[in-house]
Amino acid sequence: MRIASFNINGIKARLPRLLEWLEETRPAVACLQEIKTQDEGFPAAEFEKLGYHALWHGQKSFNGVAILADGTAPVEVMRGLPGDPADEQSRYLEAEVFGTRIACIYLPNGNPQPGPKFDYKLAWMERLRTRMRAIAAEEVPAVVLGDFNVIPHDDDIWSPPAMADDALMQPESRDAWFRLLGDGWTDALRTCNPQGGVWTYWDYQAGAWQRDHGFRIDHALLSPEMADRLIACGVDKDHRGREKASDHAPVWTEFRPSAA
DNA sequence: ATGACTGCCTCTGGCAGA
Repeated sequence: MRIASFNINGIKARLPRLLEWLEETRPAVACLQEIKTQDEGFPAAEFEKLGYHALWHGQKSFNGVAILADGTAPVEVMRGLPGDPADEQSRYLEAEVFGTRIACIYLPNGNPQPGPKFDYKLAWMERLRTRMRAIAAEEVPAVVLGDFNVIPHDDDIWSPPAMADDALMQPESRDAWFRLLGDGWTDALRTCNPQGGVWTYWDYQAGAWQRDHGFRIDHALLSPEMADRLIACGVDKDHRGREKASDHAPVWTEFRPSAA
């Protein structure tokens, strides 16, 4: 069973590329971030044509997340991250799919730092930790995946000094990330590539793609049972090099069936 | 180097992204 994540940077602009990716890689579950559309504009019919059923949590212009499932309807568990009633940004969607709890997240960028956007990021990460601890307490097989906007290690970026002052790799951002791991979640891509050097994002600017100036910010965190069932994972890097590509590449994880 | 590119909604320029 393949579970994938793709920050598509605008579902309207990216639809042909997105449909192409689904057809080529056919994930059982696909989590999307930055759909950048209101709920009414979500092209559900296009996914139905390919056999995918969807849940989505949109917002005008910015943010927005969705969960697609191959041949079955994801059952909604939660829409929006708890812990701040004033937070109206669409960054969290949780569902039950194929006997697995799936949380699709678009974690705040946090730039510039320091400042209110960075404070929002750190507060969001603590709220996420609270929610993930609740999921863990349910002891269900679970995958929390999406754009975390955190570069966890120095070998997760082509040049640490290039982004030293960026919110994505501040000690506070990394500390919050490692607190999640400390609660028993496994960084799937790190497990598959412990040596680092794997990127999921390349900026549109300054020839970053051509120079391979990338970094890793799209992640999949696995509950203990899902970590045991992990077979392989990777990045669909070639999709970043296509016409009208997103600035992120899709990431994917592959699991053996449950023993139960 | 106050840069670079892209998407969105549109006060077609300003904001956001990372």
